[in-house]
Amino acid sequence: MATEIELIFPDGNPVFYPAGITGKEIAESIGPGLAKAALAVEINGEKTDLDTPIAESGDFRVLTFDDDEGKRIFWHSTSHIMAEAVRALFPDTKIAIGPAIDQGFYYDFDRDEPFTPDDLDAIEKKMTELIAEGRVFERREVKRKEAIERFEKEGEIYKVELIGEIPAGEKVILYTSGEFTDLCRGPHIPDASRIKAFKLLSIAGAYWRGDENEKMLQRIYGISFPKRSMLDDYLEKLEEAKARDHRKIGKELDLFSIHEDIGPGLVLWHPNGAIIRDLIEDYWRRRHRQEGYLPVYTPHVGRAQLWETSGHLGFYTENMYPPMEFEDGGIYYVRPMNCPFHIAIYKTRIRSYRDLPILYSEMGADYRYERSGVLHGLLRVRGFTMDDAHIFCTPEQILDEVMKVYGFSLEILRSFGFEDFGIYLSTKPEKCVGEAERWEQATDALRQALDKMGLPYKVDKGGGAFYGPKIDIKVKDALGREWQTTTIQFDFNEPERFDITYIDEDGQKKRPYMVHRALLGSLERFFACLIEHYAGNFPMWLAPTQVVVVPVSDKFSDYGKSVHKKLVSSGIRARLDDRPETIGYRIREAETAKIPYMVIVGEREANSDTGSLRSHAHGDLGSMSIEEIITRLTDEGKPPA
RNA sequence: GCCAGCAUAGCUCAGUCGGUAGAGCAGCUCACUCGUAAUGAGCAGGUCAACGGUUCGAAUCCGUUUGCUGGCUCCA
Repeated sequence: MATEIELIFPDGNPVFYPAGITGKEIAESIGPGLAKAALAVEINGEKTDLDTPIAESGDFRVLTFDDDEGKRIFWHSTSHIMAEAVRALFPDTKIAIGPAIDQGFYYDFDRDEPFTPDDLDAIEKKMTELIAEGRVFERREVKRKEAIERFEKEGEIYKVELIGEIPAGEKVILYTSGEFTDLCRGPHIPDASRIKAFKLLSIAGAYWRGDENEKMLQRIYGISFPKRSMLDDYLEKLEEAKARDHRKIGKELDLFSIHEDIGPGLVLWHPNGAIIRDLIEDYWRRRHRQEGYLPVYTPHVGRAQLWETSGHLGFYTENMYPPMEFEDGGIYYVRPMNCPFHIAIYKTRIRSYRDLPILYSEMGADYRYERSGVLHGLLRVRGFTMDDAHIFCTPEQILDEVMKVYGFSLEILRSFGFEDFGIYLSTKPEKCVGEAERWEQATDALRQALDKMGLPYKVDKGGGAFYGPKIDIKVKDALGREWQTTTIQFDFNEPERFDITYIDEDGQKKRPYMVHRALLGSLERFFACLIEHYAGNFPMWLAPTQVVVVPVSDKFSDYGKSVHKKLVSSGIRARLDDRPETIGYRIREAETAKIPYMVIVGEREANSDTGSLRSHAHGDLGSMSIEEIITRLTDEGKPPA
């Protein structure tokens, strides 16, 4: 065994250490600041505890709370402390799993009595005590049998189940902190006193193993930090996020509403929301025409037979509204998707390879019977409009078509100000239709498109639909939750079921590729994302009202009217507010309505044919001629090219 | 659908121990005619989500239903 190891630090510099040195000692050798911040180390991509002797050479780094991995270790350790506190207070509780998540941690418990908010306070208090008492995390490798016996004795049936699933070659590791021992791969922070601030945030139900046939457990969510101020900042950010919530802003800016007596998940677009929607649709239609898409319009209902053929009645009934039956026996369903109708148009004549690709697009209203617990503002509804299109093409064309549609999608999302995407490639699941060769070719096309654009993406192995692989793009809402907007999905199911074909060069009938794609996803969901993204401060090209003309008093109402008329006839979405309220009141109201501009007119302006421009973002911009204001607002109000 | 919490005026929210409903904003009326984020006064506004139960008496306690919120599962 080597007596010396060579560690390559993140800056690329190699440093030699005696073999068996611990991460803690290395951190100390670098500096007291790092030693204090160090939580764990990573050697050749393997994370270990600070006090584990290091025997091998390789890439090395110290993990602190500044690293994502460091955060996860920190939060995971906090979840152990929480579990110990829960077991101390409620000894009849069984423990399941307690991982770190993107923002904090949770632990799942099995207990007959539900946890109450008061219980959370008690648990927090207990955790504080445990941390004050001093808790270190001790790692121990044990024999599988020993671990099973231990947890069986304690009645920890979930742990026993988990151990049973650890692959034969893998070590079984237990971590003990205080009175609490848990099955855990680790690593952990050296000492719980690092946890300077934490908060338990919510209680929720969660199925064991995420399977709704399994028992529902109680999940407690929490977050923790190495500094008190970080928790305060986090909680403040949470409050700010709530202020961006599209449901709140939707009400404040009079954009939309949803009514119990109309139906859950059914959206009314008020004028302010509908103006924005119109502008989105205008832009969308223009760009789609430019990209070679052909518009179609299709009905919102269709015969049962159609849905039988498409397969929806087989695999999608749970999400469909119940059938409508006529006296003559005709049965119709409201559509959950548009595809069968687009296919029907494709099938109205024999298609040649020369006709392909064919791109049919439609803002198609769809209705899906979503389970009651999943509805969520505009983000998850029962009636929505998909910005749908179907691409029919030859095998030779798919790569090109996928590249185009992926690039198109990024362009559209970016033009609405989105830059931070979660991109996912979902590949072939176990149960699926379609030939292996087609799956391969399609997945390959998707992967090539993704690679070519160079944006990072995650592969969801086996996560594709049973009918084809797909690319999904998700954007985050105010609370950091990801919502799918763009989806680009291959379909090997419906072309088969509807037997769609084209005649190739060789005169043979062949099966075209079919791709479903929505770029915005649904207008409802996209609108929600847009509201939260801009926090209601829509850019000029989308603002329902772009400018309000505010005469200082009644005396200048006539001049205000003439300015308003000029703005409107220049195509600017202007409003006049000459109500007999104080000037301060009317300015404040326009500000809270997040209207991008005001033109304030009084004696000075009336005498010089000018207006005083005030911006929502920058305040008073001073007086300028009406022509200048029109030019300025028109330029800024142009939709994306 | 499942777990937990919540539901009072158009909005945001008070309402103690069960004793019969309250504020601010918004709305309406009047006065004020105003220079860059709230002028003042007055008026009106409620089957306390719905239904059932306990009680002399229920916004308040209990049950059911509906809706919403946070999760789970599912998904645009």
